[in-house]
Amino acid sequence: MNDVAAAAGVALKTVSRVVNNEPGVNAATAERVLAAIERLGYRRNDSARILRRGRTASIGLVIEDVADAFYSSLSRAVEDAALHHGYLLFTGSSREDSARERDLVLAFCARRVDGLIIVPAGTDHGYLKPEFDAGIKAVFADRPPGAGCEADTVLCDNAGGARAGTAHLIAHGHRRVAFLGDSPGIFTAAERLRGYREALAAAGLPYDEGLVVMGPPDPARLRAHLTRLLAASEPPTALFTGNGRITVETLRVLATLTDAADAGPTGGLALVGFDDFELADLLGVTVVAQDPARLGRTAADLLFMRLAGNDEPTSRIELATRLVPRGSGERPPPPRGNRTAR
Amino acid sequence: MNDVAAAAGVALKTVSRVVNNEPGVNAATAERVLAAIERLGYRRNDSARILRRGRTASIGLVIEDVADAFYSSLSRAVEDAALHHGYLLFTGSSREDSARERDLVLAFCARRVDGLIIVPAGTDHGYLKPEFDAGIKAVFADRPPGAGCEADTVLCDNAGGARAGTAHLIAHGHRRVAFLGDSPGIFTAAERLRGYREALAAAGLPYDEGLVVMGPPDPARLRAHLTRLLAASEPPTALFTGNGRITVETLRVLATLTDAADAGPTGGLALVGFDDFELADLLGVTVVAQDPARLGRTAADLLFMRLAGNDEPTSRIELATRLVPRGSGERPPPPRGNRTAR
DNA sequence: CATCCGACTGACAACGTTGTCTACCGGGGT
DNA sequence: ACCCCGGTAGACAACGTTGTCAGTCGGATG
Repeated sequence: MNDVAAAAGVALKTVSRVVNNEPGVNAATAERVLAAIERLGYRRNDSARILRRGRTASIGLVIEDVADAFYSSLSRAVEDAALHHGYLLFTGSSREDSARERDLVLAFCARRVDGLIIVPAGTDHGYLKPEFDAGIKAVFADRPPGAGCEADTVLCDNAGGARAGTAHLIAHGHRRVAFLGDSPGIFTAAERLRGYREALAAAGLPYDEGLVVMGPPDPARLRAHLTRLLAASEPPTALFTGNGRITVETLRVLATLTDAADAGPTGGLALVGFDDFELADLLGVTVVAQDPARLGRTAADLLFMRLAGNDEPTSRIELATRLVPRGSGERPPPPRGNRTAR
Repeated sequence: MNDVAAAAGVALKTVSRVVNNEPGVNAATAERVLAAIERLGYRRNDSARILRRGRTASIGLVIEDVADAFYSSLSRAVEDAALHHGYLLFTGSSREDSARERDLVLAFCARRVDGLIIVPAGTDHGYLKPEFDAGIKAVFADRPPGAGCEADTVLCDNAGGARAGTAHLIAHGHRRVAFLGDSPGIFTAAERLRGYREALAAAGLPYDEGLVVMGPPDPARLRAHLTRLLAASEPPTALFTGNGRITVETLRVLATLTDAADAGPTGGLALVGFDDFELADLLGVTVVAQDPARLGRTAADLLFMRLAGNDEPTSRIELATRLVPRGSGERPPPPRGNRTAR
């Protein structure tokens, strides 16, 4: 900027005014300055600008994994909102690691982002205290913050969705419905399990721990568990899968586990999955759909409201889910006599 | 930092030394400083640090759309590399809009990122000249930069992959293979079309413009084109689809267009798609697979080499593709007599 | 002619760091 | 007694902006 000023024969401040389109600069002078800028290939240094102004016009987004369809669609929605407000976006994946979540958040804060959208991996957010004191705004998405951390939160109705999905299977005659969920330490997984249990209870069915599998969606693990489940003396006639990854991996396992002659990709078993996924329509898989884009949009809206100065008490929004019947969830159990024939 | 210095009764510089783990600070003094930092909830301001030091330890990534599986997996690979080198990552989606690409890149540059990885939407990268002069390093991924812009580039062997995929169909007896590609202005789309033509030529088959459809993967558009193609007097017996989105949409259209009784999700037509996609295995769709993660990793490696000071002449890397047969591409054409029976 | 006004321009400090250079202090070698 | 040295600490400038305030100048006003 100094060089530009020298080249144009004006003061530093005048260049600043031109660069920022501030009024009060003679058209001819501005012209000269612009020419100098062009000639020298000058670009404003936003680091200095940020330092001086105190606002960065950027926000940070911490998710679990960009490569996952759910989060990438959430990201896209946040990015759209950021673009719309003229903000730049930092992104980072926590890999379900709370230390990494913290490191990312603190790195973003050190860059003085104005706000954060966090899909928390950990359950302790005490480390955010100094940041909040410093005026940083944060919105939690998909999962709530740890105890003692007051912040806006946007969730899906996980329990409600799982309840509806399980009830759907029960309504189609199933009495032994297995639940395949992610690690119970994950908020959404625990909530969905809760919904599943509520649906069983509401139907007067017993909760059978033998029908419940919780853990990361590792193909080998899932295969072992499914094999065991289906070989049991009283195998489940229906599956409720707790997230998109698990649903997909389950479909894969079922495809190799059951005879190709079996009808449909679920090999005769009824199945409802939490999370919609690409091509579920073609495969005829009934799902409880969340709307990740809406989740991201809502979180971003909330954040930009805060950034605009709104300081109402924090809110906790729960977005509804939607049951999408596509065939796999409407399949009745096999006739009684066949029950153990597998 | 000033406050911390005052609170600890030391000079500014001493706090700086403690914060940066510089040697030459008495353990007791450091202790006092750390206590003050803790007490005041102090966090270093990276904007100021960046301004002073000149290096930002951050890179910018411009892709086409984070929500697309191909790019989100590329993103993830870049993010991993950035993490590994201790860099932060700015991300932005260009939406296939060259103006937006430029704005994003320039915004990142204004933030003084050290390097850029760009999936270009436009074909003119003259705007990068001043940035290059200022020392910013850039690597182009998936598509090359516009003419006159010298920079490292990592591509897939688009033409080779399309040639192999088309040849595969021809080898299985098809003589009328339709090509459904993205807009011809997109480098990868054009290259794939070229590969398709080369395969036809190599097999001595004529190039029939009536069998080629180029344009954005809009469901309605695709449906119209497919309907037209299949209703022709000499309809294609096989399809080559030019990217993941198009493959998926084509499958959808075929599912509704053909009788459910028809074998397989492609309704009797043979199909090979460019790009692998989730569940292609279950659907039995033969694809020419790219490896987006490897693309991202390679681009990042190249960039970090440059950032480390390597200034060899720029390189252009082409990654091989891999044909993955899964059934849809190995289906022979219907017997001659049936040709127009559809 | 003195005065004032508005349009334009510039000088200067400040944002929060870090690099450089200098200062102090106590101990060991000459 | 002198010097030097390593270990420690601080003063100060600089990074590139922008906000504040003060200045200049030509013309309109009283």
